[in-house]
Order: sequence, then C-alpha cells, then structure tokens
Amino acid sequence: MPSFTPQDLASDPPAAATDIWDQWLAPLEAADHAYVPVRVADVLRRAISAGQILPGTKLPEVKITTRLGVSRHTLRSAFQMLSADGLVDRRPNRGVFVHVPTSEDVREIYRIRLILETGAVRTTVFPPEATQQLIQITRGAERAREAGDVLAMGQANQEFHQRLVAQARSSMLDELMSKVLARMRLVFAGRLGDPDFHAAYVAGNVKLAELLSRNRREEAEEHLVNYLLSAEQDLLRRLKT
Amino acid sequence: MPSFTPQDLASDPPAAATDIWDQWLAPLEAADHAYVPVRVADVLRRAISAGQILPGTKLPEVKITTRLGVSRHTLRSAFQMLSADGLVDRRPNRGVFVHVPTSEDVREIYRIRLILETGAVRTTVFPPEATQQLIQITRGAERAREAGDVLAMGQANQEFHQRLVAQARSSMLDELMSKVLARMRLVFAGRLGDPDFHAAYVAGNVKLAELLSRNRREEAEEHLVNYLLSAEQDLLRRLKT
DNA sequence: AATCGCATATTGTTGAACAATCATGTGACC
DNA sequence: GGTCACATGATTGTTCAACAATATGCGATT
Repeated sequence: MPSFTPQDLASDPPAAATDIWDQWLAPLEAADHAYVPVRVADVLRRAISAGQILPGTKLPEVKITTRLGVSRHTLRSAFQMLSADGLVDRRPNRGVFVHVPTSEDVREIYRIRLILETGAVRTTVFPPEATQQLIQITRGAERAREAGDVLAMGQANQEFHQRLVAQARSSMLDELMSKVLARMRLVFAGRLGDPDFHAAYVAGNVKLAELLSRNRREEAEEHLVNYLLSAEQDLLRRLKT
Repeated sequence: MPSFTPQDLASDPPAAATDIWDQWLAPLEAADHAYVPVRVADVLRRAISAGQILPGTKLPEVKITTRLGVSRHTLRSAFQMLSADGLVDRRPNRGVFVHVPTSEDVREIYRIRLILETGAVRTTVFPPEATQQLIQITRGAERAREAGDVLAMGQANQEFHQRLVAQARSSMLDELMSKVLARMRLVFAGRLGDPDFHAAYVAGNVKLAELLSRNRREEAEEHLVNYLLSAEQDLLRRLKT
C-alpha cells in the first residue's frame, strides 16, 4: 500500500503512467441527493484519515476536480469544510495542504480531552444504558485486540471517548471532540508506524466504564485524568523518536 | 433603530422606497487584502450579532449580493462560515436563515460553559498577568455599568469569560467559546428586551477574578459553578415570559 | 554564486447559464 | 366555500468559462 510522499505530488509523477491521484480519488458515483460538496469532502476526509494522503501534501484544485469530475467551486466548498474540521490548512493564494500535526498539537489535544472528558464525567450522570454501551464498545475493542485488528482497535477506542463526551448532550461538544479525534488520526496517519499504541489503553477504558457503571464518579475522574496524562506522555515519547 | 421582522423580509417592503437591506448592508469598501468572503461574513456577523437582522430572518442570495456588490459564490462562501459559527442555519434548497435560539440552546450553552470554564480554572494556573487582565476587564465593566452603557457591559462580560477559557491555551477551545458566546448574543438580540441582564453578574466576575488572583482554585471553581447555574436559571426565567 | 526579472501556473473572484427544488397562485372539482 | 392538482415563477445548487491577483520556477545578468 504505497502512500505518497508530501509536497512533490504537485509535480508530475516520476514515471507512473497513471497519476497518483487516480489511486484514491475515483470519480463520484452519481449518488442520490446528498450535496456534492459534502460527498467530495467525505472522499477527501476518508483518504486523509486513512493515511492515504499524507500530512503536508498539497491538494491542487484542478487535479482533484478533474479526477472527481466536479467543478472547482464545489471542491472549494468541500475544502472549506475540511478546513473547519482542521484536517487541512488553507494558505492564502497557495492552496490547501493536509495539516501537519506537531507535538504542540498533541499537547493541545490532551489539554482539550482532559477538560472535555473529565467535564463530561463530572457534570453528567451516566444512566445504565450509557455505561452498558461503553462496556459494549470495550468488548469490541478486546475482540479486535485478540484478532490483531489494529484499525478496529483504534476505532473502538475513539468511539469510546466520543461516547463519553456525548453524555454531555451537546452537539457543539460532539463536533469539537470529532475534530480532536480527527486530528489524532492525523497524528497516527503521519509518522506513527507503531500502531498498537491503543492496545495499552483498552484495559483503561474497561476500568473506566466499570467505575462509571458503579457510579464511582470521583474515582472515575481520577482514573481518567491519569489515563489521559499517561497517554499523552506515551504518545509524545513515541513521536520524539 | 428599527430592526426588521423575521420572514416577511423576503417579500417586498410595505411602502418603503429604500429596501430594508440597504440600511445595514453597505457595499463593501475596497479594502486592501482580506479575502472577500471573510469580509462579507464579517458584515453579516456584525449585523446579526447587533440584532439588526433578527433570528428567523431569511437571507436571500440575490438581495444581499446586489447590495454588497459581490458574486453569489462569494456570498455562499461567507454563508458557510456563518453556518460553521452556528449563526445561521442552512435549509437545503430553501436558503439560509438566522438561527432561532431556543431555551434548549440556552441549556446547552450553559452545559458547555460549565465544562469549559471550570475546566480552564481547574486545569490551568493563572499567572498574575492573567488575573490582572481579568480584573482590568471587570473595571471596564463597572465603569460601563455606572455610565449606563449596557452594550459595553455585555461585551466586557463576554470578554471576561472568553479570557477565562483562553487560559487553557487551545485555539480550538477559544473558537468553541466564541461560538457559544455568539449564540448567546443571538439569544439577547432576539427576544430579550431587558438588557441589563449582565449587571447582576459584574460583581460575580469581580469576585471570581479576585479568588483566582489569590490562587484560591477550589473556591473559584465553586463560585464559578454557582455563578453559571444561577445565570442559566435567571436567563431561562426571563425568556419564559 | 547570488539576485533580479519575466513567463507560467495556480488560486481568488466574477458572471452567465442551466437543472433541481421549492413557493405561489390559479382553476377545477366536490 | 373549501380542497386538491397543476402550472408558473422564484430561489437554490452546480457547472462552465473567463479574468485578475498572487506565487513559483527558470533563465539572464552581474
């Protein structure tokens, strides 16, 4: 699975007959009624989150429009959405580039998660259905770990924490958390070749869910704080090397 | 200062020779280099936040483009930004409307503020410069109250809490807080005729700043929680009537 | 080797056009 | 008189073509 290198994609491919963009960006199938810009944004979002388009890569308008068969305006509209998601950076008169996450990004991510997730735990009561759902997700994560499915493990982990925040019952907070997790995926997609990062934290999720189900709020919060702080340190350490 | 009524703006004005849009939307001055869509968004944002365009009002594309002298594409780009800010709602194939805040919105706002602001207080240390800045803002609010400048009071209040969140040092959180406060202004701009709502809370801000400056984190947090909860109840009560 | 200037490519914005969808009003029918 | 169907008009969604403004790269000049 070759993923192409940053920057030099804008220039012609060395000797490839087929342009590299063709690999990931198929023409939009004539779908029913979803707005074209959001479908375009979805395609790009998927490709970026999956690490098929690496951080730092420039996304040239004409290349993509011709591949996708949409107008430049439509693509630009999609770019705006991706920009709002924090997946791409818009550099004036230069184009949009897949955001390159930094270690400062990682620190900010965990600062936000600390506030959001502990906030959710502290300010809301978790009904049995909610904790049950969380436990369900951890079960899936454990199965994925046993099966060696790293991707599914990561997804389960993210869903767990997304659900945690969802308990605060705020679409704005949900959106922010999605944004944060998307940037998180960007960190992984970028340089992290060691993807069983999540493995160590499945157990942490299990314990957290269990504490919440027994309504041990204080302990849950303390556990969560330690969880996040150590995850941050762990991730930063891995990125250093 | 007449503010025009929702909905029926799309139809012709009763007997006015000048179209109502002309009142607030002057043609864009040929400014230097800021992107046209963001300038358009700024104009509309200002008009909406100031209550000149009331919640529920439809924003027709051609009317505004002709008044502002920009292309439809540019306006649509601006609409996307306003939509991301939560100031307008995009109804498919119908157009964009100024968001109509509900009491559920108010509850969500305070749920978010509770998490964000207490989170900022708990997870960050407030250096003297920061607390000094907060106190400075409360001074301005008190002066505004004495001068009877309700608008300035509200702005100072909002800036105070924005600064509070800013201590968490996260641009994403800053953006979210801006979004929340923008929606707050929408609540006021809408039906709230009683604008000295903020007056009661200037004292609360003063006390909070003082507690923070003395590094009384626990008390500050407790005070903040009570502050927010009572403000929410107060606001909801006023909206009911 | 470094700098300047110019040709070229890409982005930012506009205008016109058309398809698709929604809103309106008219008339037929009960 | 009221209600439904339908035709009409208006508005939004999208594309195409064009041009201005800015950045990029290359070659000439020193």
